Amino acid sequence: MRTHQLVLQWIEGQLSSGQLALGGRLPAERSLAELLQVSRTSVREAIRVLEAMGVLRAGVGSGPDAGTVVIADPTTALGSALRLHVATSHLPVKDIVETRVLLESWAASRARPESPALAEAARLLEQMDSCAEAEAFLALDVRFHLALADAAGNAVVSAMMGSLREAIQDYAGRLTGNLPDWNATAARLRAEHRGILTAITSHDGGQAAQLVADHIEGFYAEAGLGSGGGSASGPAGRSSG
Amino acid sequence: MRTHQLVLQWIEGQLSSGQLALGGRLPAERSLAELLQVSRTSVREAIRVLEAMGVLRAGVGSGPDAGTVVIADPTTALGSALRLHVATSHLPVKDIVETRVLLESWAASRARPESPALAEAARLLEQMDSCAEAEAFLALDVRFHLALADAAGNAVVSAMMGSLREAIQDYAGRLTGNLPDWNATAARLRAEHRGILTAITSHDGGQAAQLVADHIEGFYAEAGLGSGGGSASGPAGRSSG
DNA sequence: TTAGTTGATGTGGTTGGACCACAGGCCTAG
DNA sequence: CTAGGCCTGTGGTCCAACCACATCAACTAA
Repeated sequence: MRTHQLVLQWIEGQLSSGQLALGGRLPAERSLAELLQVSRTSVREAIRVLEAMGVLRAGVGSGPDAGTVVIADPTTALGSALRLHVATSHLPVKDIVETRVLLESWAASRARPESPALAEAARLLEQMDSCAEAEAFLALDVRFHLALADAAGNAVVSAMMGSLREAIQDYAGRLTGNLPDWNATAARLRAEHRGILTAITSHDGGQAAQLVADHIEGFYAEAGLGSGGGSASGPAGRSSG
Repeated sequence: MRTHQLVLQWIEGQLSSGQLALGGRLPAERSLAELLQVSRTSVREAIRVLEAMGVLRAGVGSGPDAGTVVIADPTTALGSALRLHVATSHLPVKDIVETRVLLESWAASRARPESPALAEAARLLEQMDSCAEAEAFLALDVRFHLALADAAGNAVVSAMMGSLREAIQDYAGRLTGNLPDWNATAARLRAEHRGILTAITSHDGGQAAQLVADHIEGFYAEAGLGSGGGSASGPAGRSSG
């Protein structure tokens, strides 16, 4: 057992047992090193790992913002991991997109019309109406889709959606350059977004799922990916009637 | 920009540009430190992070197995991250199970009968027939479900399935103790597994998805989780007809 | 000649100490 | 009462050294 893993186990134990909760502060690195009878280096390596996983946040200085505190940001962890494995060509972009369609269409079919996240999505939609630049539009588009995922009320799906999006963000950005007519595309995306929201508020989950699948795959098809043929939503799509 | 992040960027760049591929060896820590003009400590912190993400593997000694080499194990990264966030109570077990049902039923609906992974699943099924102990049975069960996910041919879904499984492995193991009659449960699980395989080889993806959803939710319901009401497979289940 | 031993070499693993930058709180001089 | 500087504690970085380990080459003894 390597030393830093001992520290990892200790911290995970503190989290599991509830002695260290969200927002709580870890002992100072030097204190923790002495407490666990290891070097500060090993403590720092463990903290680095947990920081990369979105469990801790280290802040210098004094005061309430300083020290190493517990946070909860599963998206960054999953996103970084996915991005790196995409870099090693172990995870094809095609599979990323396919999985995104699967998760997001499920989320759309499950989204509760009364969810605050859905209201947020509607708000974002209005902002997109008065947004001409592609870059700002796409930024709002990301937030819209994340809000849509949140509306399903499943934290794991939300986190995975966010991480998938992050993993291929650069890729999607480059694809935008392939579009022949951005204004036309933007208009179509706007209409499709409205259709999705309408289906959800009409309690037609199947229709919403189908629209989401078409929406995502249509974008990538137009921009030139070629998502691999066939609807990734699979049975979810067929159920919409 | 913190120093170890510089090292992270450099390594990620090497991966993206293909100068560092799967199985390739990173320069020695001391050499890399000198190359990037940083301390060995910072290099090590970066390596630790990538190691936790399943991108690198560090080995002491000399020879082909030694040094820091590039691997591709997205499952550990996602699994560790999910497990930790479950520990902080930020990701409910209910959502984990729900997401697993979603992914696995989709995988079942997409599994290709001629896939090698499916043959592996069938092989595991035979082994489970001659397996009395609960622990060994569950170990085979895990591998069976992972093989099922692999048969869909989506690396991202496979990785996520594995990580979800890892994140709640301890939890599921504890649940097993709640079962009133293990032998009866094992017999039922065996029958359900066979039904799933049959549906896939019969090219009835919808049926396979439905059976998988029932299989997983049935287990957790019997063991006492209470998966939160309703089929998580949502539209996927309804499509089986 | 061959088999076994032994040392050199290079790898990651770990440690202690030192110094820096930063941010808040305290104390003193005005 | 205020403004400035000092004190303290935090993480951030670096260095030098040592250890454990695994391989390989040279050497030695049969």
